[in-house]
Amino acid sequence: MPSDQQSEHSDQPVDELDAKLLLLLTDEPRLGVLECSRRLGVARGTVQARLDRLVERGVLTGFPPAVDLGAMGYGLTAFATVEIAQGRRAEVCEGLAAISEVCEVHATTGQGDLFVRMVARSNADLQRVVDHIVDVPHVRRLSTSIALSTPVPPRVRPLLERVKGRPPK
Amino acid sequence: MPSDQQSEHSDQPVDELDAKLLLLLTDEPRLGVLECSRRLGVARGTVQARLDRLVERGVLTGFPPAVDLGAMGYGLTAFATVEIAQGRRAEVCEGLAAISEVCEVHATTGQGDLFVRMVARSNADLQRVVDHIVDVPHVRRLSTSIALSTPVPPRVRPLLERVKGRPPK
DNA sequence: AATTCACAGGACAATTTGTATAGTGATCTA
DNA sequence: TAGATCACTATACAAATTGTCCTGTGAATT
Repeated sequence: MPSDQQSEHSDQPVDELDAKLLLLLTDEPRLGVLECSRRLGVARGTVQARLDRLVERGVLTGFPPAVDLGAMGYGLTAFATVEIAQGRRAEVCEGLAAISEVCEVHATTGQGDLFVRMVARSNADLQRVVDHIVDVPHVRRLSTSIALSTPVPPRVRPLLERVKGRPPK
Repeated sequence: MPSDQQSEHSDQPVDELDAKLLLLLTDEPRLGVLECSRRLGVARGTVQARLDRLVERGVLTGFPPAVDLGAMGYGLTAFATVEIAQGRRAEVCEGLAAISEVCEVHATTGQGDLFVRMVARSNADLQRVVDHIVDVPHVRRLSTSIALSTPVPPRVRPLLERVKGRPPK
């Protein structure tokens, strides 16, 4: 028997209405609860309840402002694979986190390596950032590659759209 | 009374007040214009104008709902480096975009390769997704690694915070 | 010196939100 | 099978917020 669960059966974390709501908000995030209810053809209370539950379940974590770093002057995005000294991940991550231009770090399988996404204002600036990373203690090797384009920008949409296809009985 | 005085160089896409506003919204994205103006100690019209200008300049692109894929059942995140046949990038990207689990694709320097971020429900599911990718025409080689943890989740904060420090050098 | 800008501060109507309450059908439970 | 729940519709109302428009004041630009 699995661990704790309030209603382990039927309930998938997100049903079709939830998905529709999330898709609607994806397209027009500033919509209010009332407007959402109108668009979805349900009562306002329902939308309110759904939203609350999505937040409760941790599915919807918020509505952070999407800032275009390019428009802010950081026109370059680069990825780096970082090889580090065994057992020093925490320290290295701390060092990386201290670098403003480091926008994301993942620990990945492979050889206990880290994967880093960073931005820079120019090639020269990227050089500086890379040097900064290399200077982080316990960083052994750094392999950088620059993003030339982003054919598929970060998205969740398809996953949400697929929920629609679920047996709405 | 202390008024603003550093707007002479309209070159900077984001000034300190803009950054503060974005940071505030980063922390509490559902705040309304009025509440923002109170927190920042400026007039409501100012906040409204700033927000409009940020959108105009393309810095603020919206407030998309942040969906936690983990909470939705996609507990696995993986990255893949994809080697493709010369000159087939567009086709391959199209094929990748058609896979729901593919959440992001970048074309990178290196060897005209692609970098892919994807999610899956389980290891078995990941296998399926990977197979799917390999099946995309013109995909030559695929090197996958799983994200074990995310020491630094996607962030913009440090870059915004730095704006506060006035024209650096 | 004149003009333009960004911002503070205020005013007003229309809309939205926060919160309740009642009614209905479907599902779960003892 | 008779309750008890649960999710949703439909309403209601006060309080708060939004969309606009205006005035006045410094500071920067011309």
